[in-house]
Amino acid sequence: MYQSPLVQDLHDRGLIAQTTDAQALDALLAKESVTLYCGFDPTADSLHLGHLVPVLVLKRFQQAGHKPIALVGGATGMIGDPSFKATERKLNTPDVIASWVDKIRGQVAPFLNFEGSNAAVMANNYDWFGGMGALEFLRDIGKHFSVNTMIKKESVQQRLNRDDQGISYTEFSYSLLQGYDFAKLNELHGCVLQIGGSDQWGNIVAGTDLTRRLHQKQVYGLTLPLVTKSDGTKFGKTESGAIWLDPKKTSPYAFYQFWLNTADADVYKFMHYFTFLSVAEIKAIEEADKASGKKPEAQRILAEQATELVHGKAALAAAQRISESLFSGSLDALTESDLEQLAQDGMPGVQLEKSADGLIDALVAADLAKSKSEARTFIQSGSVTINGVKADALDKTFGDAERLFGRFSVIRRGKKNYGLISWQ
RNA sequence: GGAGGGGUUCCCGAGCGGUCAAAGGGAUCAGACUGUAAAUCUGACGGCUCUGCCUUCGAAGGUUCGAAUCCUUCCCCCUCCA
Repeated sequence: MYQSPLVQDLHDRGLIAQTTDAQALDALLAKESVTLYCGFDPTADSLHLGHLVPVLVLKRFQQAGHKPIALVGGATGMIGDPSFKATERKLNTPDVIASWVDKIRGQVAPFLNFEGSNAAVMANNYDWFGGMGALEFLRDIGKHFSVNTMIKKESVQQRLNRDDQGISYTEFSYSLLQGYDFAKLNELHGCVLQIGGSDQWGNIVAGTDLTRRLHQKQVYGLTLPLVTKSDGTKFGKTESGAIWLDPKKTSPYAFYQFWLNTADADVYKFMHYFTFLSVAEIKAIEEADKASGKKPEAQRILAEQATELVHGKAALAAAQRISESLFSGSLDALTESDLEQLAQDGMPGVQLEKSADGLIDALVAADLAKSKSEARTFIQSGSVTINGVKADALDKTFGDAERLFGRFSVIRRGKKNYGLISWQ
């Protein structure tokens, strides 16, 4: 039992991995509105599903009346966090990182409210590291860290122990930067809590220690569990790679489908992590599913909730429209304007010239096969259909019979990979 | 700087002059079964103008009829010593 309803809810959702001084933090959060932060390093041009849990937890804190700071790591992104990473990373150029910082700011912002008494704040640690000299860093920050302690951290152990990998001084210094971020945000904004994934524990503790040493202030850390799947495979990946939050990199349709395909063993856990449905509501859904003895409803609900959270109502509606058309098994029922709508809604597909009528090339063009060889394999294994009709001849071509309304062909590879061809 | 060890196809990891597009495992994909599940079974897993040809075993040269395998130089990583 916790004093703070927020902490209670986070606990019930399974969202708390570790905390520093749990009782004191609980009491503080119950007593007053606090300022907290979470950092996001620009390691790509978009956030992915793994980042969504902390983003949503920031939102949960804000809904509970606390003040969130989203820190984008313009400086730390230039160094590379070694925590639990098996290998040293290659450095990206400063201008690439700067452009990624902008994109990630834009992605985090919609989840937070920048108005009111607990308005969110956007920060960039390049603001304080960009102009810092090496001597200042070593004297004012480095002096507070013990290398003896740093090398004992589990997050760098595999880099220290493995006989074929090492760690550069650059990456080893990473936790000093993140530690200083916390101290700086405490100084600038009175920030007293840092949240992050459980892999961030070492960096967060570096921050609480440094803040105490520099400012004699007690601050707290809270980590969120790593999202894992029951079958042991990595969460948030599909054949085409990571699930991104950027709709240009992962369409709302693909995003919706990702959630729809969640395993039964994981779906209720994910609802706790990725939706704002209450613990009681989720429990009710789980019990109803168990009682029904039929296909569970949870996947659909999770997909709806998560897609709306990230992409909004309109994109959710589009994703559902596409999904229903494709998986209802009645392509014949689609009208010409339905098909136009699907193309507009972001159904994956390509435009092809009518003269390029070979099926093999079309599969490659529609990104349903990586190469012509792969396309042949798919066709020969009977996994390709055109408008719902199996196409198992290697020399199959598109004629007028395969063009709905003379303009569209829907090709499917495997059970659930679709492409819409618009003929020019 | 010195002495050793190592860089193999998405990952791990065998191969150490021809029978190697390269064992085995993992991941992935497809088929059957199903709920657009899970589990299981089967198959595929460098590319192409596909009974053959082309490209790949850190990079560039070389030896050889023939190299991932041998030699030279270079790049990178690890360990120990300084």
